[in-house]
Amino acid sequence: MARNPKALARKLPRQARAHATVNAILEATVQVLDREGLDAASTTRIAEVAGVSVGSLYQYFSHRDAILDALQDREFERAIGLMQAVLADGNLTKTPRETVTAVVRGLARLYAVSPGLHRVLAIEGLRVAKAERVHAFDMRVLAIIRRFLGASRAPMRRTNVEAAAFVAFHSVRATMLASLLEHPQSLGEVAVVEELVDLVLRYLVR
Amino acid sequence: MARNPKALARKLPRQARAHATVNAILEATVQVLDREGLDAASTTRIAEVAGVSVGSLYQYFSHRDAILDALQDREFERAIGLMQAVLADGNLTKTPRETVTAVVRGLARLYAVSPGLHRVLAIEGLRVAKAERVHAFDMRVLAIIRRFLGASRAPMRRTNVEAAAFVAFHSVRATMLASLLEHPQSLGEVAVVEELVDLVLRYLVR
Amino acid sequence: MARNPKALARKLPRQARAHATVNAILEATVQVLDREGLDAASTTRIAEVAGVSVGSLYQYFSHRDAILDALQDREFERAIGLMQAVLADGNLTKTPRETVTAVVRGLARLYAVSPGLHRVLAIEGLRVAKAERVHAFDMRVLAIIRRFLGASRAPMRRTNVEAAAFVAFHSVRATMLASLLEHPQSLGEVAVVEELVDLVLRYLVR
Amino acid sequence: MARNPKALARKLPRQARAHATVNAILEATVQVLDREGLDAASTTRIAEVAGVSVGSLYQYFSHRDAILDALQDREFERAIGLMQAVLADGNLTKTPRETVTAVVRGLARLYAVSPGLHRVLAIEGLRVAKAERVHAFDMRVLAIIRRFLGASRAPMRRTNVEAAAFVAFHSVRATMLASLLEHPQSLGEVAVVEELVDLVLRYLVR
DNA sequence: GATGAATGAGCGTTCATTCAT
DNA sequence: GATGAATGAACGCTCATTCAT
Repeated sequence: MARNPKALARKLPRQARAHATVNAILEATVQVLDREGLDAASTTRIAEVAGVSVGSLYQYFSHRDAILDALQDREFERAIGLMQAVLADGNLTKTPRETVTAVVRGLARLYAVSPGLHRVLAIEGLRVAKAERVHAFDMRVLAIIRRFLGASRAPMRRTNVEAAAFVAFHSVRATMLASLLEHPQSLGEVAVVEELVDLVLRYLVR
Repeated sequence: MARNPKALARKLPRQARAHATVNAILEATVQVLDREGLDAASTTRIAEVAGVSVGSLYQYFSHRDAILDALQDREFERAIGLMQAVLADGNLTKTPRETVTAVVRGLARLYAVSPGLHRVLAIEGLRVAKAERVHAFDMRVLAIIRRFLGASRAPMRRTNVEAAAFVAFHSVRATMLASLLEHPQSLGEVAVVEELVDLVLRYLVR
Repeated sequence: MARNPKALARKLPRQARAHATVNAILEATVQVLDREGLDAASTTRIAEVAGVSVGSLYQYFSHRDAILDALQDREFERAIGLMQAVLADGNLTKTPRETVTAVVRGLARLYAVSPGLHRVLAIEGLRVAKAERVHAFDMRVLAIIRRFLGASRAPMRRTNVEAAAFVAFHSVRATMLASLLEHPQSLGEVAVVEELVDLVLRYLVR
Repeated sequence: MARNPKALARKLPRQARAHATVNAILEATVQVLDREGLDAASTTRIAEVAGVSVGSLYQYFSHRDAILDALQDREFERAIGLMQAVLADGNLTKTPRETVTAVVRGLARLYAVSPGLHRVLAIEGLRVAKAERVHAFDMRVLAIIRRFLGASRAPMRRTNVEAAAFVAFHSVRATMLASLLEHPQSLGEVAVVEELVDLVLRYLVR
């Protein structure tokens, strides 16, 4: 049984080799999740693909879920980074359409790299035990959106800014993921961005 | 080995007691899923909560997943029934706002009964092995929506009706589920309906 | 748990209907064993094929093995009957070849009716728990053979009559069963009888 | 699901400890089969007797039957090795009696080590699912015998050499096994060899 | 008597985790 | 540090047997 259930890293990878091992494990996990699904991502399989022993795996991750958590964090940070870059104060001079398009397109690119991975991360996010993690992420994203909406000079239609951020964010994320996983004929990667931009703009802006 | 691997029901319950057992199993599963999540829903736990032996469970369901499938089917049929009732041709005299409100509110009520269950059904849908089941459901829902949009006399804003149905459906479902699971302070059950109705109306109608 | 583990019949079938049920169960078992093998012969399957409920099955047989035992007894009695008829004192006027041929051919016919059944009975016979039953049968057969050999006027080659009976009996039975189960090209049902008759005659008689 | 359903060894034991574990499992299985029979040879029981965990068992054997198969192969190879050694071409200078005695005595020694094991292997051979394995073994043995009979200069009595090999082999094997399992008073280990040698010689040679 | 729904011990198997080497 | 053999709790599932109806 894990003694430090919440500890993500058992040891800080201070050396180059250690860092390389951690990376190999993470990339192996991405590969396995994307190609073979969550059930196939056993510690044995991950270690095998990473070219590492199970023992080494546990040197850097206290338990299996810690690997998924690390991966989730990585993708979360990428998404946060993307939004911070686009919704920064300096971008207030851009038109709302330009800004929203940049965010939605960025998200589309992020997901398209390995949709199988994001499917699994979404599954993970829906598990009871992981709700808090996802909730924390959502909070950060929503804060960024709220901050931008508050600073924007565009004529805002919504009065409940917090609610608006919540609705816009979840609508975009879910529809994007669904279109990548089900890839309906009528909705290619370009079209889905256009539709979502319009959805969000008409909802938010007068 | 299972001889009818895809068969949901192993045996039709002919006696009253048998029917009660099947119900107990399904309700126990709903309860476990809703409160403890998918991982906790082992055959042992379900049987325990149902006050029944594992053997009885297998008398009516050929394998564990068959229970989840039955539950999924039940919820799917409820959702489909709801949408068919509201989006039937006779309702074309209602205003768009009335119609959309009815659908969104109906969905809210459906999900609110046991949001944890719907979280799991969503998880199941995201698993590779179950993708087809959910896809088939989505297709049915989308067809109902498309048909209604095509028949409606309201001034439609979208040209790609299929895409519009896809975007509207996924936006509403995901946001609704997220709000029930994360229940953010700013977005109560009434507010989320209002916001989603507005989101959809402004997206679809001129 | 069975309370009378050794009891074969739980109740004497005194009525015609009861007798018919017992027969139906036995014939169903023969059919299942012959066509589907021992593993398929569950009490449920037997009851199903017999057109009877499991409950009824336990009315007449205290436990599953009791059915197999009854079947084994039936075949044993047939074999014993066959040998008694052929090796009776009156047959001492026949030539040794005539007598041995009659025995071997009779055995071949017995086995050929449902070789799948005899495969299972042989399996059953080799199980530790059943060794005694088969041993008892063997003893009876050997006694019949020994008695005949002792009474025969043919010029006997063996001095150890008991050993001779043992060797002859096991050689014939095993080879016969093997030929029916493996049915080698070079050894049809007629040829195997001829070969075995010659084997036994040259071994026993001068 | 097993990915190599027919593979006997799941992993080649590279370390000394691993080799010891594999041996412990095989010897434990021999012991359990010999003393308690096939039904008692559950994975739990085998692991227990081997002083090993069930998990270890599955590290080296993909499924329970693979253990029995490995054991069967081992015995099969021993028997084949024995016969090849005795019936090799160089031995044509020996008298027929010397040769047959060597084979029968060798088989007797092989079986006498753990007759219970050979009883089970015989059972396995009679099961439908395993028939092919035993058939393949029989073919190899028969080929060796046929080859020897064909090369022998002794005055052969049989015309159908293939049938003769079949009859001789099964007669010897079954009688030997029966005598070891039932150990009749009149037929000690020495006597059974003498009787069988005589049986075979009179059947085959003029 | 007959029924068949219910039982639950036991099976084969998996896999996250540990620790001697 | 790295290794991978060993662990064992837990899972899904089966089936001989019982007993309320």
